[in-house]
Amino acid sequence: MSRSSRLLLLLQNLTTGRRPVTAARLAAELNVSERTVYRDIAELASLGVRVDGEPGVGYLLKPGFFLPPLMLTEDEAEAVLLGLDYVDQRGDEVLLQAGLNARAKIQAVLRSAAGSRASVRLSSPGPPAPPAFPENAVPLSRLRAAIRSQTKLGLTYRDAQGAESMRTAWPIQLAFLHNARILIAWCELRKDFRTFRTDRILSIRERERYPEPRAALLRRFRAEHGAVET
Amino acid sequence: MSRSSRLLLLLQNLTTGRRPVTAARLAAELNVSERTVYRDIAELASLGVRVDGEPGVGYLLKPGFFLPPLMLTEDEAEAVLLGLDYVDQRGDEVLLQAGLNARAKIQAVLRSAAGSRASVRLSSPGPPAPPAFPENAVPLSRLRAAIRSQTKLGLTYRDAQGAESMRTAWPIQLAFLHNARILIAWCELRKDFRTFRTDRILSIRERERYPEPRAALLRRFRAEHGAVET
DNA sequence: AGACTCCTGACAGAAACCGACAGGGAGCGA
DNA sequence: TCGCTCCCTGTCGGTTTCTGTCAGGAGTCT
Repeated sequence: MSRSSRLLLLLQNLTTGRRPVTAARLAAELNVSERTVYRDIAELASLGVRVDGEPGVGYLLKPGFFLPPLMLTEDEAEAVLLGLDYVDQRGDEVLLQAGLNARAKIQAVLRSAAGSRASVRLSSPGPPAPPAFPENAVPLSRLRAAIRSQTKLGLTYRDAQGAESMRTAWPIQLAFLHNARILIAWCELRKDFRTFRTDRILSIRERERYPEPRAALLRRFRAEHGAVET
Repeated sequence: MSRSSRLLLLLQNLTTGRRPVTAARLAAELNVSERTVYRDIAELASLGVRVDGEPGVGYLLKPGFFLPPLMLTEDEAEAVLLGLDYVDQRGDEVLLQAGLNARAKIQAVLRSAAGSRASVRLSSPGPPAPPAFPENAVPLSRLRAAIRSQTKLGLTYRDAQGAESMRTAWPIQLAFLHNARILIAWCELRKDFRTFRTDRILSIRERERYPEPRAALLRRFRAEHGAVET
């Protein structure tokens, strides 16, 4: 028996039972030594399976590896799929790919769910506005990483009048408009929120982590500026 | 990267697309030689995955799934939630409510998976374009019902020049643009597809069911008119 | 016919797998 | 406190598997 098939069996063994299973029992089940079971459990964990091992008890699977059935009504499914259509029109490569994968996963669970029959799409997003977005000098993935890690950015920007400027800003979110992508950030100089079209960002430099939690900054931004100006 | 994780990735790659994938493409994706992809495919097959490989075409997964889909990744969750944000901006009452419910269900699943650490949103849809959509004389729900039941509509329409007209049309889909809602339909008179702004539809009258399946009409529409004109 | 593509076999170095053995530590009941 | 059950980790060495490369064969599409 190949290792992968054993891992699969192991996963299924853990998935089926809701009672903890001991490594010894699994070892007997799979015809391998106990040591190997430990190694296999570690391998599963490295694959993203959240398996909880307690001394004196055994192994128990925590939810979070598989996508649970997700009972969506017809309208709800339509809303989700329509939303993903919009993302297809406006998202960058990362979001596009993620949207594709998410769509596949959600449609899979919808199909499996009893009662919700796959129906032909009722709504569509309409025509995509621009065929292509302006090039970014700085890839969005780098901005995304900075947002995720709450990293201050020293950024060089060319504004609508063509004037270049440098400043330090705390990036908090990316906005995907129909014709542009915009970085929302707290500007240290102005002590206020500013928005930057990503295609006008000439270069960035990652600095240290900013202290205020991003969630708090976002709340403040939304409270002060209801909307994002282009 | 361990073999098992590669097999998992491979499986997801196959699950995602409905178009055949070549071994060469998979090899590039997984950073592995083509030969290894063949071996891995064979391994998956031996595990029970029903994968169909056709010379000159590529690999395609046969319907019926092997494993339930995996939990949404961070990016995928972001894509879905961002999509629902767009729906919030453009959808009608029905879609809005459905979007709200869908969001709640999906976030419940995500919370159970992420184990407390719900990450702050990385992207936003930008500002909503118009504060309100023009009134519809005919409620969208009635149009939706007609689309669902494939019911021919006798509709009175006032075009952009203000001229009123009557015609029989087969409604197939609603498009939710940033500034308008549009009914896509097959026009019996013109024997072609036509689009109607819902706010210019003065009245409708439900008639009998139209024969051609809506899915087929939609395919034809998408093939002929790549996009929806306003 | 020619371009693609799936598929198989063989080889050899590299990598991993696996059982055996030895311990450590957490929790629980007596 | 002791004993027990289990999870967990480390090491060793023989064995197996894995993987890229090379060399073909055969089916499908344009």
